[in-house]
Amino acid sequence: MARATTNSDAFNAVGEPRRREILSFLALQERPVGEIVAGLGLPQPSASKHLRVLYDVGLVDVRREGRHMLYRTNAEAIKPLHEWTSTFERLWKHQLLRIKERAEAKNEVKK
Amino acid sequence: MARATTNSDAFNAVGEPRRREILSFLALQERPVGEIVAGLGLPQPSASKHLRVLYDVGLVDVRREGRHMLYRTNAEAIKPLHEWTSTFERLWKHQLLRIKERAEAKNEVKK
DNA sequence: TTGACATATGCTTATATAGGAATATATTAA
DNA sequence: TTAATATATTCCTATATAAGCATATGTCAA
Repeated sequence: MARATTNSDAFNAVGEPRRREILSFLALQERPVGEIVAGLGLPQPSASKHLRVLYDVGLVDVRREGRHMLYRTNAEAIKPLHEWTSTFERLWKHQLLRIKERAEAKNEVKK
Repeated sequence: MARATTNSDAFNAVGEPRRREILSFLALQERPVGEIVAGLGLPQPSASKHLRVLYDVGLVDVRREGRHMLYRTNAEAIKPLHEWTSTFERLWKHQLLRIKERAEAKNEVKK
């Protein structure tokens, strides 16, 4: 079988590169589908489908304005992903530190 | 077609819940496959396959010790995901701030 | 070498997708 | 109401997977 469906798991939804682009594109401003299509250069049906997935997992909000649907990234929904990756932050800092220390140790020898 | 393959895109690889569990499990210590199997309660072949995907994208390192393969999370490979989510951090803080402000405004009225 | 233990791979199956093309739905303007 | 614009949905297809089971590979001990 497969993993949790894209429209039930934010991690999975974000696994699609196009959707990450959309989220970045909609981060600062709400925008109608047409602008997303033009801005990211993807077919309109494709945009609508990705937006649907993002909406289902709560990664974007929508409101209608006339015949336009204005989408916008819901940053709060990204927070859990950020928190999960943060649990590893201490570790990569340690790793980088050790690499740096080794590099400096080498320099000492050279001197 | 489908998105970028799981063993070429860390975002996609992490879209699988079991793999996230494995990464957390291997964050602090390297461990042999057997412990992962026992610790997370998944079939051995399944563990090996997930580890393979994680290894392909660089999310884990391995070294052999006798007949054991010792896997360990490579935290640095998670850094890009963390950085991507960080670009939204300012936004959700603003959102939360506004929510808080509205809540406080209401309280003022009540007083 | 043989057997036991640890892990990886191969094969099959069911399912989730993503893309493409066509079409449906909704909303506004004439 | 009708035409035009904006977006969503449906149908079809190719493909990536993940799971389950069986089996291969590798390593150590006797």
